[in-house]
Amino acid sequence: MIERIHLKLVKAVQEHGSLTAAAKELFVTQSALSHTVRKLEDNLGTKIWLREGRNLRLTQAGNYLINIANRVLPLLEHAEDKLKQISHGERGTLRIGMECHPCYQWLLKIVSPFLHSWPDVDVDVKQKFQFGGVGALLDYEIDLLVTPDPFYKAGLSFEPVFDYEQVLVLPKDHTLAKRKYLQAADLRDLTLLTYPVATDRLDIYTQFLNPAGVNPKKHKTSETTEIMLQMVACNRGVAAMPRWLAEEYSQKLPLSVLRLGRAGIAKQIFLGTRTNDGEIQYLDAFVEMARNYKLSSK
Amino acid sequence: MIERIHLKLVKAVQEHGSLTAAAKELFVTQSALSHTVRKLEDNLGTKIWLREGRNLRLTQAGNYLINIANRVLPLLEHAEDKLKQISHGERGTLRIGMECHPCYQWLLKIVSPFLHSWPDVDVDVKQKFQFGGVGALLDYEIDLLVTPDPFYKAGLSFEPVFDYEQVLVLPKDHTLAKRKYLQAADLRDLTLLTYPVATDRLDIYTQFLNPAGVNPKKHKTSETTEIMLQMVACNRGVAAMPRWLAEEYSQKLPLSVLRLGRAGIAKQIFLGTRTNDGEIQYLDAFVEMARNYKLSSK
DNA sequence: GTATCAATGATAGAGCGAATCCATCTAAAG
DNA sequence: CTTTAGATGGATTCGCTCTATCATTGATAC
Repeated sequence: MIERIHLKLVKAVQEHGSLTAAAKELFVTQSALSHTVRKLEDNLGTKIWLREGRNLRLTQAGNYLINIANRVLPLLEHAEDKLKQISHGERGTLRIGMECHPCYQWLLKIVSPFLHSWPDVDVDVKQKFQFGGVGALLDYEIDLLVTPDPFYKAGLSFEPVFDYEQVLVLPKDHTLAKRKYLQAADLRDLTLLTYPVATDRLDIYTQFLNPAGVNPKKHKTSETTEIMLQMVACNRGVAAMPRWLAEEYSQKLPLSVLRLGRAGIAKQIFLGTRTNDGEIQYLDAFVEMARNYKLSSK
Repeated sequence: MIERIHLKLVKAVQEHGSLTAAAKELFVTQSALSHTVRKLEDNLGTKIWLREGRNLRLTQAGNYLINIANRVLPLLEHAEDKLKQISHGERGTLRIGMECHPCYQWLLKIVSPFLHSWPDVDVDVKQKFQFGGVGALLDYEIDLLVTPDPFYKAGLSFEPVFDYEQVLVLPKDHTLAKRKYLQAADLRDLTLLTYPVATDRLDIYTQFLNPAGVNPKKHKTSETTEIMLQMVACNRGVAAMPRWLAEEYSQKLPLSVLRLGRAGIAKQIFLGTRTNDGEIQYLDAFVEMARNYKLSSK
């Protein structure tokens, strides 16, 4: 009943003093406004203006309408601005899913410059998914998946953005620390520290221990890399993680880093997106920044 | 661009889950909504929903629209409610102008029950007018004028609502207090206390002193009745006011009340309104209540 | 005063465009 | 295979806006 045009009309008359002037402002004829006013007044059952000669004087109802106009119109105009930004991919929330515990450190290095380049885009990071990272991506819970395990599927695209080697971290003075590389059997007498995820998602099991049919003496878990490595430094066990991460910490803690197997375990981080999100500029930009970071860090 | 119907549409789809259900809610066909959605999405340049089979999933833009809808729609609906009340004369602000200082006491006795009967009507009392009370009425500064001096003019109507006698108040033990009535000459040796208005608007001058060519010994003013009568009680002067008001105070203060002249000064309070405000129910109601109060107090 | 002119709002009628409807199609889910 | 939901095309109708004109008012000059 009260439409946007009515609010604009009331406001324009208020600002320009007459129907005729308001008509010019709104790019219609005075006649159109006159008709519109009459219809609105009929609908509301009350005059909006008192006609006094060539003057219009606001009634109480008119005054009330002005108030509404001043509250509603800016809201709508602002909304249109924002929606335009969203449509141009300049604004929104980039929801990132993480399926790779240690990648968090790496992610932070991309997120921070990204937030600077895209001040109108928020970043949200999620780590728990009921139906896995790919499910979350397909269900639009997230817009970007950071994972070491690409799962090619129609509608999704994965791109490797970071190569790294999965290594074992042990205390600096450990007897094994002088070796060139480790063999699976070496872990038989060690306590293994990992992030708290199923063993079939831990590369050290799937690519190293399981093939050799070896189990560590003990398996403990820790949520955080920091604590995990503190424990390693204190001789409470060994941990597997990306080399770049291990080497970062080994500057602060007494740690040694060893290759897993003669050839080492090569890994990649992939970024997964929905293919039909192609027009979201900030998403492309994020992937691009991740790609470039890989290059610059080599 | 974003119209009310769009907000209602988005909200209805949100609440009912599908375009078809929303169409039923909005009393249009599914086809109409489908067309509307397409046009809106084209205009905004962004999808509002992602079509997934027969499901609609809100996009970020859609989510934003829902927020806007939840803020704007209630505002508009509430506004329509209020405007309907205003159009029925059930809501508004009754702006009362006072041209008669002592009438304030009388007015309060009407206003208080009025506010109870009309909980959605506010009352505003003004006492200063650049172009007089009648001017304020004509200029829509006020809706009701309380005055002892009706000024009949096209577009205005005045109705007497209260008869009273203007009397003189003196200290209880004053030598003149035993008289039946006063003559103008009696005031020659007295200090006269009045409200701070021009003497040609004071009945004691226009109807009593001036005709006899008499002036009081001294003339002082006071804004408030209370203070004025305290001064009278303390022998600092005498004051003219309505008999009913004087008698109310003479129960608390040692005061005498005397007629002015043998016949006394008869006065009336009038309520002035604009004739074309006839359809404002609460205005009529107020005048009616004032009329009844006169009767009940006799 | 009064005659005239400019400016504003109201109104009638015509025309056109947009919103809606109906019918039908396509796709997905059970 | 049926049911259900959304998309689409074309016809129709409704209503908005326009043009043209009138009425009223306020200003100005005589």
